[in-house]
Amino acid sequence: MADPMWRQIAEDLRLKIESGELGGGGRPLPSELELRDEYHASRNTVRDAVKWLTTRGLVETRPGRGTFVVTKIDPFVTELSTGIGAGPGAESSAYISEVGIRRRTAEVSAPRVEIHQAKGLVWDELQVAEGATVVSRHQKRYIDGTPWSLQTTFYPIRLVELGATRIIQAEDMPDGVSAYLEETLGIAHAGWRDRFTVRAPDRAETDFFDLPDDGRIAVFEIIRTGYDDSGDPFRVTITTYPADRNVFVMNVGEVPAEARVDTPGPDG
Amino acid sequence: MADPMWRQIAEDLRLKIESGELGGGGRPLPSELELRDEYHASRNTVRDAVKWLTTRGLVETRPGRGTFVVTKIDPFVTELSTGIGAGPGAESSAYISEVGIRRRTAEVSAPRVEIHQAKGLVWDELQVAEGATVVSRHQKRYIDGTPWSLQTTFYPIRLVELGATRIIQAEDMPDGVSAYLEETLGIAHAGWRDRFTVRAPDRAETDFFDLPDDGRIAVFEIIRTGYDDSGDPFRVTITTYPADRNVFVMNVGEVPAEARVDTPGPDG
DNA sequence: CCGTATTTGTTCGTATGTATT
DNA sequence: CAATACATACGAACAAATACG
Repeated sequence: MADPMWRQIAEDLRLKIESGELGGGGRPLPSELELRDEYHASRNTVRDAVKWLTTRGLVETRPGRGTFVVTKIDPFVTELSTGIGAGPGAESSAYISEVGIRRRTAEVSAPRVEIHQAKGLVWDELQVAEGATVVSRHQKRYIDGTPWSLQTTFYPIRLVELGATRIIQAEDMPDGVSAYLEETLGIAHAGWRDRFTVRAPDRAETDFFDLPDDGRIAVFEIIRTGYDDSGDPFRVTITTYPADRNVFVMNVGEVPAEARVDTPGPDG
Repeated sequence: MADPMWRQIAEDLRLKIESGELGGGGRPLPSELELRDEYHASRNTVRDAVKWLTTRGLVETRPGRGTFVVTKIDPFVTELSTGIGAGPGAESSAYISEVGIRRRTAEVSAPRVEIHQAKGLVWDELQVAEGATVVSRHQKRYIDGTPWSLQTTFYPIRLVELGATRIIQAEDMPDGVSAYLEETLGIAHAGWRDRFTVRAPDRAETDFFDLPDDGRIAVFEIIRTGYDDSGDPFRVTITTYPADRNVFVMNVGEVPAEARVDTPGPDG
């Protein structure tokens, strides 16, 4: 059986968009009423077609304005370290070096510090008793003023009891909490495990990153568990990035310097 | 202003689904006509609500059957190596060890070998002349019989001319092409760069992974560029995985063995 | 195998609200 | 304020897929 009419219209629009026949130069697509006449369909049918293009991320509609082709933005390139030498990531100043594209300015909000009872993933990763007290430090991170990532780190309260009292203060620690823990308690950050997933954004992420309500743009989630030299976990960091504007780069072994954080060209 | 009615219905359904009140035990949600009566709305409005849940991946609808809650499948866990010692990944036999969850069987299709003219990304990465000849080896990879990933590797034709003639044969190379290149031409795989992105699936991926047509499930794309000990690139591998059923793990430094490829518990 | 009831999919028409120009 | 464009909501009819007796 042939595709439904809305699908055929969507396909036709897609081709005309990709060829530049429609929507070029920031001009809107024809209005729904114009498309209705052009395709001899009802307005609801052309709306179904446009809706499909919207879900695919090709266009976006604005009330009172029209339907516009989405121009893909230049992605943020983040380099993931693959060795202890590079450091597991400081809280603010050092993470800037993770951002590959220079000429961009990174900012970090003051941390929001909270006390929780460990459960679920955090409990599982930190290997504390269920319901044990943990400290979380939550930060919003920006590049060039646009929301870039949300980050929350969980520490067992034990670290505070042992004397690392600054982690329950709502002040940014530019050199990183890990460096502070090593200075104060002698905890060496011997290794970490990163876990990468992609999932639909929750409400907080949708709001912060200004993602569409329909959840079509996923978030990239990196869960980093840090271990000391006894093999015991002492922190869990969960960082989320909008998947539509982030690229991650990992270099292993000898990689020529000039290629390390290059931006990809068009697909081939 | 209050949320539109379809949004409120969707939210109510979401809560009832997550509490288990609806859709438990493989039972379908109430039919559209039942929901229409329950919420005193039109059928189209409840369809809008269900459509939103569908886009969020919470439910799926089947013609003639009903609307069913989507049960999230156990993800495939792939460990990414962070050192040359672990090896950059062989073509078939060795990659099985990448898959963290044991008791799963991995299969690989015979490679489809093609000759192309380099352009776009491949040209950019391999640093050959534009339009230069490259060889591609494309494989479909399965775990437990379900489609797991699509992989294409590009090599400059120069390698074949130098004597590595087996890479243009459509036979699987269980020990990996890299090992073969080292044996045959003495090319040492000194390092590589991985680039991670998330994007909407193309038609081939939608078909192979059996993803929904609306593009709501993204694919995870890893572009690996391999360099020899002179710092020259000699291969580009593009691997895509469906984002809804894959997790990637990277261990850096000293990480306790028992935690290396663990599956995450429920979120907290 | 056939026919019927059920359920979702498609398409149309219409009216009204809201945002922008 | 008026015109334009998209958003929401309702009602209706038929098609297609599925389940069941």
